[in-house]
Amino acid sequence: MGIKDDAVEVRAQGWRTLAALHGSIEAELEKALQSAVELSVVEYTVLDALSRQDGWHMRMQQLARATALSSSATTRLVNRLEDRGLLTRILCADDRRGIYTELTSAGQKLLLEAKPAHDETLAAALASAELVPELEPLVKALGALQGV
Amino acid sequence: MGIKDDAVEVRAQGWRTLAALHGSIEAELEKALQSAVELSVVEYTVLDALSRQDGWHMRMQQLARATALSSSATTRLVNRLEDRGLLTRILCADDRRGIYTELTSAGQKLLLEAKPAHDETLAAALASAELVPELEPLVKALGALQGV
DNA sequence: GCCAGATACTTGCGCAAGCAACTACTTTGC
DNA sequence: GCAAAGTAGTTGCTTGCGCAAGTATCTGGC
Repeated sequence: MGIKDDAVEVRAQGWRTLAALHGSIEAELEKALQSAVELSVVEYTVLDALSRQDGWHMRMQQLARATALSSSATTRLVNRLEDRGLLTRILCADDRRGIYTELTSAGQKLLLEAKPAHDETLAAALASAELVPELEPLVKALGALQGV
Repeated sequence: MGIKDDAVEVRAQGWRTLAALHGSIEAELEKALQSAVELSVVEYTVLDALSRQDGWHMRMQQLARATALSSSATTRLVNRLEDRGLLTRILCADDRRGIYTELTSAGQKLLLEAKPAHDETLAAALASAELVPELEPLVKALGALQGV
């Protein structure tokens, strides 16, 4: 095996590690958010993204990118949250194709309620991942990223 | 904000970064594998995991863990691959509840065909992620993990 | 001004996922 | 040795996803 081949193998190994860590964290968050506030991980992601947005509104496309979802999935995701009264659609005045979504006060309230559960579960998931030998270095590396 | 609160925010930011990187790599692999050999990412993961296994066989449960899938999803995933002749089910002699899955030669062949596309796409996905400011540090960190 | 092509979102459809219930087998306790 | 509890895998059902096609709106060439 030459140096080049090693690089390929290192990348593949890194990807498997990344996927494994992502999968285990997501599964734990899913369970915790579901039982605490009946939200899926992507639903939480939407509420959280909106709350961290100036003016608390985003267009569908931005939301699609933030959640790594297709635009059709985003439509239905927003439908679900709108039906529960957690956000509202607002037509763009300047570009009438566009639609802004905005958190309602119920949405803000639910997010506040969900956040502690989310953060605790995330901490616990990272801690338990750190005990798995294959995952431990990546967890350490993740913690070392400066949070902007 | 105290030190404790910062740690929470750093973890949340790290998780968002991890999820974003995972999502973008997975999407690119999905497209590439689909067009090259009509495999999804998890299907490739199964074939790859089997090929890296001594004796080339694994039990359903192991497979479920390796793919982060439920056991019912694993059943149907193995069905799909079996229907395409890429692997076979073999009853365990020692524990008759268990079922081994094993790559067929067609499965090995397809995997060999898929691997270059997979590896190139992975390299390209990492390279392009490295150009995104938020993702760049994590990509660097991933490359620095020693591959066992 | 107006038509062609691009962009933003929605809808119809098929597919793969999870949960819960089921069957089959093994292990434990007495 | 046998009943109870546990484990391995499959099946029925519901849900959410992506793709492709559809509608509405904007933009650029002439």
